[in-house]
Amino acid sequence: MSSKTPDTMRIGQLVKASGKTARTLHFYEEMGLLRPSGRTKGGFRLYDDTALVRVRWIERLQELGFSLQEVQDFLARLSEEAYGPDAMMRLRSFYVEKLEETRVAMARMRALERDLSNSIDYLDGCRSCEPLTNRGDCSVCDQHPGQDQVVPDLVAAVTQAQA
Amino acid sequence: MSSKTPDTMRIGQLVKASGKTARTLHFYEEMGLLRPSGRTKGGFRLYDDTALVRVRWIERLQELGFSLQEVQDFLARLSEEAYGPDAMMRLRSFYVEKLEETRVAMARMRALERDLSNSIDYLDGCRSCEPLTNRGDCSVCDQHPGQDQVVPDLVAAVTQAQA
DNA sequence: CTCAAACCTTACGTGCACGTTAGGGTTTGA
DNA sequence: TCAAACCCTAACGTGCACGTAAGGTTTGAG
Repeated sequence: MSSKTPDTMRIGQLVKASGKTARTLHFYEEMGLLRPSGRTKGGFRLYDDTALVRVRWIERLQELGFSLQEVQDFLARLSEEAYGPDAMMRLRSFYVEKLEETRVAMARMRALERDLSNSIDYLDGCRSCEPLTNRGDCSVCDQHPGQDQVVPDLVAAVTQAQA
Repeated sequence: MSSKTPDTMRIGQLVKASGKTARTLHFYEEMGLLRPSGRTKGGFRLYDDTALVRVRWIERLQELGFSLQEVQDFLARLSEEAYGPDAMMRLRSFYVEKLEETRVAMARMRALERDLSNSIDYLDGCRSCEPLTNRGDCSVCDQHPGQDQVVPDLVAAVTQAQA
């Protein structure tokens, strides 16, 4: 009563709409992640617009760090649930778990961002180094003029033991 | 004048210190990303403590989304630079670029976080669904009691066309 | 000196997420 | 009606980042 399903989209249309290749959509189907709503009598796959929603969902989950295997496992377990609310609660805990992971990942990214900023700031000090300084002299750039900065790890790691 | 290099760490120690496997360290060496500071007369690899810094740097870059190939390319180009300051500026622009990408990635993660939170909130409404409701009735959970919430995409995609 | 643990090189294997032919059949619109 | 565009299945190939196994050598504690 909510979904108007045109049901007359062949794979080429879904390719354009989703940005995935036909091979990828076939692959999702092989894994049980996506099912055409029908076939033409000649055997061409037919999709309705919920297929696009599903493909985008898969895309999101991949961005969240899921493997396709995990998505498959989740769908399999989900379809074992007899009752709607149970299934919804399973989905909920699935997402709660991923929310945690997402927050951890974001904290790590923030740390990386900070390290990058620090390293960039530090390297700005290298502008004032004498252009004639050779690699050996400036190898760690460790006497920045009048600065008592510590060499950031992201800088220190590069300035040693070149081939 | 800055580095005190014990130089007497064999690969097993580095394995423990870095959390990488010996195969991984060998692999990094094959790719030109890591070089032992020496060998025993018998052929065992010897590392100093800068090796650990290097390995951790590689780890960070991987977290930033680099492939090892990219790291290799960067190190190769870096070692072509004749003068220290040039090399440092190259490193700087390398990091500036990655900082941009990191910020984009974080924005995407924030969006994902929001979507997850929304979906979890929405699914909380399913708690109040009648336990007797079967999947068909509650399939999209689309008549939440008295709520005019839109079904989040992350929820909508799951509630259709199960096997 | 002995001997187990640690390490060496070489080389083939793995999991993931598709890509890429190959050799056809189907649809559609001019 | 017929060709261009579209689609099918089946199966082998790819890039990345290592894993794993084989068969031998080195090290260092007892």
